[in-house]
Amino acid sequence: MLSKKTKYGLKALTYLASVGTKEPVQIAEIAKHENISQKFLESILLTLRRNGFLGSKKGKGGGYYLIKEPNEIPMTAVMRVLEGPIAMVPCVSLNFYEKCDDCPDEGECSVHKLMLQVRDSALDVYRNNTLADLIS
Amino acid sequence: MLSKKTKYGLKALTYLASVGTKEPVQIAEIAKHENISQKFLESILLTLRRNGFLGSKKGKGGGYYLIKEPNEIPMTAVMRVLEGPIAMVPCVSLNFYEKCDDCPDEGECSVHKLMLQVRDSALDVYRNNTLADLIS
DNA sequence: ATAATGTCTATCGTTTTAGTAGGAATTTCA
DNA sequence: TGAAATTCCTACTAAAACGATAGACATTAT
Repeated sequence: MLSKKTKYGLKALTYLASVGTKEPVQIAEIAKHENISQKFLESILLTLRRNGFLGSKKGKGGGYYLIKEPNEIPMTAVMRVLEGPIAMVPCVSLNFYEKCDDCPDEGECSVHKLMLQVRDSALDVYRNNTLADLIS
Repeated sequence: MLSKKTKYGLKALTYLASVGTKEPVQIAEIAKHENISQKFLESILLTLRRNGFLGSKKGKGGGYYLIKEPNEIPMTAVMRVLEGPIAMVPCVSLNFYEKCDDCPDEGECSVHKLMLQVRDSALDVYRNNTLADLIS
């Protein structure tokens, strides 16, 4: 399941992209427009800013804005920051690899075999979508 | 992330398929071979039996066995029973559809748009793999 | 100065996960 | 017929993750 964090983060990014301008948009406006708890959204936008997707401005007239063009923001990057690994099992993760405790040999593991295919197919989708593609 | 339940269930099914025979295999043997907590595996095999994947026999010489041929067991079915919906969001699920609380219009939702593609790509993988394909 | 904003840390209730415990029921076989 | 081996079933639990919420602080525009 996709976490609410990721879901809300994607919606917020899409909203910012659809607004189009480089003017800061306030958290409250985003939260209201997307029916999201404002406080929760706050923390999500914060991590998006810390990870280089958003810029922010404090004080009156402040808010968040996209730092790059929507078509320069691939979903792979967004998903990894918000949701974590794209792979469903650490042993097939490109960016978060970990060996399984059980499983003496990955080459013989049926789960590994299957999840490798799933990862690649998901990766394919995320690599072929930027934020720009999500705007309807 | 794939749950341990699904992971262990897949491994157990694969083991049963690789053994090949229709003779019952004991939980203890599967657990030992796959490095799985026996008690936990018990409950997993139970749900696999209740969902028509396995047969069982009690008492001495008892155990679990595959009811169908491995190439007649598609991964879609296994995943849905063990892991639940294949979709990452209920609003794009074929078998477990639910409308989102937020989100007035699915057609306009960026998350919906993206997750639909992810679901289809995953579905593609699961539909093209049966238990027989997982045996190395 | 003051009001409007984002920043940060801490906390909290609920749900899910990954088991564990213990016994009942069934079957085999000596 | 009885003992041993096995699955079946229910209930419980500890830990982690999730989805927030609260409140004080920092910065900026006017």
